[in-house]
Amino acid sequence: MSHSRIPEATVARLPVYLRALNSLLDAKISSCSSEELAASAGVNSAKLRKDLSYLGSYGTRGVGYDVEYLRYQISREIGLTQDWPVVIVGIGNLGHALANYSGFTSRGFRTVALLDADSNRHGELVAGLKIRGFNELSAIVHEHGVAIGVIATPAAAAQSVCDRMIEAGIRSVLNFAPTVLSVPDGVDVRKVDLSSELQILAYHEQRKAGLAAAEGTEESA
Amino acid sequence: MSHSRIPEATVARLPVYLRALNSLLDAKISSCSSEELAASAGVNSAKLRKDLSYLGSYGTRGVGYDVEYLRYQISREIGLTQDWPVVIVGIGNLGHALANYSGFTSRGFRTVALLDADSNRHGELVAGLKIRGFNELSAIVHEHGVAIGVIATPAAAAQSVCDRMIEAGIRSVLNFAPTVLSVPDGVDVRKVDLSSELQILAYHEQRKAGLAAAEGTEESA
DNA sequence: CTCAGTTTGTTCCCGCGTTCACAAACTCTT
DNA sequence: AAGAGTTTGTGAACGCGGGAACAAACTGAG
Ligand SMILES: NC(=O)c1ccc[n+]([C@@H]2O[C@H](COP(=O)([O-])OP(=O)(O)OC[C@H]3O[C@@H](n4cnc5c(N)ncnc54)[C@H](O)[C@@H]3O)[C@@H](O)[C@H]2O)c1
Ligand SMILES: NC(=O)c1ccc[n+]([C@@H]2O[C@H](COP(=O)([O-])OP(=O)(O)OC[C@H]3O[C@@H](n4cnc5c(N)ncnc54)[C@H](O)[C@@H]3O)[C@@H](O)[C@H]2O)c1
Repeated sequence: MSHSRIPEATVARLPVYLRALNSLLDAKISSCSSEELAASAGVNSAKLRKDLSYLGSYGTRGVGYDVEYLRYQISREIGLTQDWPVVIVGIGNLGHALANYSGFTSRGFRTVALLDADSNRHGELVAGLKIRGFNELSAIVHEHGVAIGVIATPAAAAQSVCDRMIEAGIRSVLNFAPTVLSVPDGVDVRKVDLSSELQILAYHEQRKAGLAAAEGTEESA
Repeated sequence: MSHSRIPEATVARLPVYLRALNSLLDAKISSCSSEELAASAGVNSAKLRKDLSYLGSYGTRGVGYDVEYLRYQISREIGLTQDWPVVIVGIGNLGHALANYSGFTSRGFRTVALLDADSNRHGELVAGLKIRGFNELSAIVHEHGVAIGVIATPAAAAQSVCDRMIEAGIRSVLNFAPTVLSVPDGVDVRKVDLSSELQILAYHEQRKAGLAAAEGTEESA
């Protein structure tokens, strides 16, 4: 049953489970039930059990899960037992924040280079790394075996930066620029889209307001 | 058919369509087919048409869509014809970047206040706004009618900040802290989770590497 | 050892979302 | 005006994901 293929929806939740397990470990809790872990991760317990069953049978019926052991298994499945060199391109407002983000390095990821096209920024020290020229990308990728690239440039530059990354050998891209990137097969792209998130919230907010108003008129009628 | 209820998956894509339409407008293109717009938004054209059909019949068969008109209709549906006051809490690395983010204000959202618990930061000017104390939250929310709050504090503080936001009247929260927030019914939360995104990429990257290795051994066998 | 209690792993069912495929509706040429 | 060519809007089929429910497997008490 295990190791065939994990559904995408499940993969997206594994990091959440991992965080929940880390919290439990911090609280010196060494064992937990699916119910407890699910509550901690904010999901249904049946869903949690089904998700975990894709990885294997790591629990004990009548008992629950060993926190440390489960944490290791999930880490291994995600690939966090090795560490992943990452390159960040576009060291502006957002790039600075990302470079300084400790949650980055603490969980299996290591920023190996910060690149920017603006030569005025070259040499500037951010989070212990010197900002370097974008043309060094290929060399850096090969030197460190970088597989993951982060794009934090303006939207206009994102596609071209992405193309160059793929050319250099990067196979996974995290994109913060508000553009749809087109990539060949075999390359994964995930986007973090702040404006979209806000717009989705606004849509629901407007609906809530509309409903409230409708109820108001109904009551007064 | 229109105006009943728009599926969540569709709502999440409307902002992408909106951006694609804006790009077309910038390029002085006043009309487009579902095929072109879909390509621009990176989705299947049938999906695009079905999504748009939830809003109404804004296209013309045999012709396509009027870019300006469609853009207005989507904007209206999302609620971007009004503008939304936003409060950002936690003006650290990320909060600074968000406050300086122009894409914020340019599309219907207006940052009205930056709040932080650290009194050493109070009064500091960021993107034309003074950082203020977190205890001013309630007053600011009432003064400006703020409905949307952004959390950029450390994870440990996020739930308590969220509770205070809801207490003050905020009904939609965008959370950047790596925690699961629990909120009462009627409140929407969306999270932006950088570590999760990276971990998802790492999972796929590991699988790709595993597959490549497996093929390699197969070939050599 | 047996039985009651607990909790996992899995099966089954349902609803949502995606995609295909096509009729309906429009334009343009002749 | 009619027919050829386009393109939208939608009905229907299909697959994936979520959740309830239950059997299997374990613990512990007597
Ligand atoms: N600031 C935010 O909070 C925020 C939030 C969400 C999304 N974004 C998006 O993230 C991206 C970056 O935002 P920002 O506020 O940091 O912008 P910024 O202008 O401060 O920084 C962009 C950086 O990219 C560099 N750059 C430009 N073209 C480049 C190229 N071809 N190759 C390499 N580097 C290049 C610039 O020199 C600059 O340093 C934008 O697309 C923005 O829409 C920003
Ligand atoms: N920096 C990044 O690129 C990045 C990326 C993704 C997620 N995050 C997350 O975003 C959050 C902020 O990250 P950061 O790098 O800006 O951290 P930071 O430490 O630089 O900033 C946090 C700010 O929150 C303030 N704060 C703390 N407790 C508060 C409270 N109770 N009320 C109001 N303000 C409070 C602090 O004074 C500080 O100014 C963290 O949860 C982090 O995990 C950061």
